[in-house]
Amino acid sequence: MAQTATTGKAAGSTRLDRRKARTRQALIDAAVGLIAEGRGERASIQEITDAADIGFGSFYNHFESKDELFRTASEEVLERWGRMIDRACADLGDPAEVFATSFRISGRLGWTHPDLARFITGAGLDLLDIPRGLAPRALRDIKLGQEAGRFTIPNAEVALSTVAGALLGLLRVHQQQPEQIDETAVDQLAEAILRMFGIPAREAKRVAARELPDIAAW
Amino acid sequence: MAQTATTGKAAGSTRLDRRKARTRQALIDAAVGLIAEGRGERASIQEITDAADIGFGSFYNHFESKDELFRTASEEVLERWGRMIDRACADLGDPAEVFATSFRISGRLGWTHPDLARFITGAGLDLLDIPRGLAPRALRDIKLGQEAGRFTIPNAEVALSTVAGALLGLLRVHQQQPEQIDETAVDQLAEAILRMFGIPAREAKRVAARELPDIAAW
DNA sequence: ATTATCTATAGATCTATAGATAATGC
DNA sequence: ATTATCTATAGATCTATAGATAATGC
Repeated sequence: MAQTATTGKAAGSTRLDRRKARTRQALIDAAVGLIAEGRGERASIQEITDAADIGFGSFYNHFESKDELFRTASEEVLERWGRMIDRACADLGDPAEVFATSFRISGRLGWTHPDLARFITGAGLDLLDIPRGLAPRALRDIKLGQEAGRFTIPNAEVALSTVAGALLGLLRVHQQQPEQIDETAVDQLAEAILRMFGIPAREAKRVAARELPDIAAW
Repeated sequence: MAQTATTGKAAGSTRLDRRKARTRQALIDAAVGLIAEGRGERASIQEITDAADIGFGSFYNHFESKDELFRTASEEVLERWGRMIDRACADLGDPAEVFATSFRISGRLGWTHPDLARFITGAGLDLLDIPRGLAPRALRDIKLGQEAGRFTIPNAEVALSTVAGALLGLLRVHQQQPEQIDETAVDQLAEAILRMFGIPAREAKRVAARELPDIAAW
C-alpha cells in the first residue's frame, strides 16, 4: 500500500525499475544524439555506452543489437513529434489545412526543437520507413485530401516522399545558413506544396497563411 | 609505332594497363551493385572483392579505403546519368523545359535503366552531396529559372531537395509496384513540380507534355 | 625486369558473454 | 535474496600489409 505511493515517476514501479528505466533512456538518448550527428549505425556499441555513460555490458540488459536500439530510439522520438502535430491539428477539419499545418510546424522545428530537427536530418529519407511521426500522418492526410477531391496529385506515396524531401531540405539549409530560413520561407514552401498537390494558387496562399497555434508554449 | 595500334581500347595503353583498368572497373561495378542492394558501406572489403571476383589484396592497389571506392563509384555512375540528361536537353532554351525534361527522363529510369534506378534509390538523399549527375544540373536549372522570372519558389537548395524526394519516391514505388508508375504518372509529377515552382497550372501542363527524345535509342 | 594479382596473416577492432560488484527488495 | 550494473575477456570479424605467384614488357 504505502509502497505504491507515487514518487513523481510511474506508479507501481520500484526504485529498481526506475534505475533500469534511466539506464535504458540514457542509451536511447545517446542513440538519438549519434543519429543527429549523422554517425548513426556506424558507431560501435562501446561508443554508444560511453556517450550514455554506462558500463559496456549493460547494453545487453536492454537491447539485443544496435539495430534494435536505433529502431526503438527512432520510434520514440518520432512518436513525440507525431503527438505534437496531433495536438496542433486537433481542431482542424479540412485535410488540406491539416496537412499544411503539420508541415508548417515541422518546418519550424529548426528553431523550436533544434535537437529533433537534427535527428530528422540525420535520419534522412529513412523516416519514411519508420511507422511513426510524419510519414503515417502525412500519408493519411494526403489520402483524405485525395478522397475529398482537394488534392489532384495521383500517387500518395510519391507525394509523401516529395514532402519528406522538402522538409529535409528546409531543415538542412536552416542548419547550414540559418538566416535563409524564417517563418515566411517555411510558409511559402507549404503554399508551394499545396499548389503541387493541386490546390489553386490563390487558395493555397490562403490555407498556408492561417494563424498557427503558439508553438513556443510546447 | 606498331605497338600503339588501336585494339578497341584506349590508344597508348599497354595490356598491363588494360588489365589493371579491368580490375578497377570490377571493383567499381561491385560497389555500385552493393549500393543498389541498399547495403552500401556496410559491406566488408572481403565481400566487395568477392563480388568483383578478384583477390582481397588487389583492393589496395586501386583504392585506399571503402570510402574512396564508394565515392569514385558514385561519381562515375552519376556522371553517366548527367551526360544522358545533357544530351536530351542540348537543344532546349527555356529553363523550365530543361528542368522538366531532365526530370521526365530521370523518372523513366525505372524501365529504361533499371540498374541506374536501383543505384539511385539505394543512394537516397546522399545524391545531393555528390557533385555529379542530377544535383548540380537541377540546381543550375532552378537558379536559371528563378533569374528568368519563371520560377517563383524562393530557395533553390530547398527546391532541389524536394525534387530529389519526388524522384526517389517515384523510383521506389516503381520498384515495389511497377504497375502504378507509367509515363503518364511521371509526366503528371513533373507538371505538379512545375506548379510548385510557380509556373501557372495551364502552362505547367503544356511544358510537361512536350514530346521527349527517343529514350530507347540510348 | 617490371608490374599487378593473389594468398596468408598480424594486429586492430568489435560483439557477446561470464563472473564480480553494487544497489535494492523484503 | 534478487536484480542491475560493471569490468574483463574470449572469439569473431575486419583492415592493412608482407611476401609469393602470375602476367606482361622489352
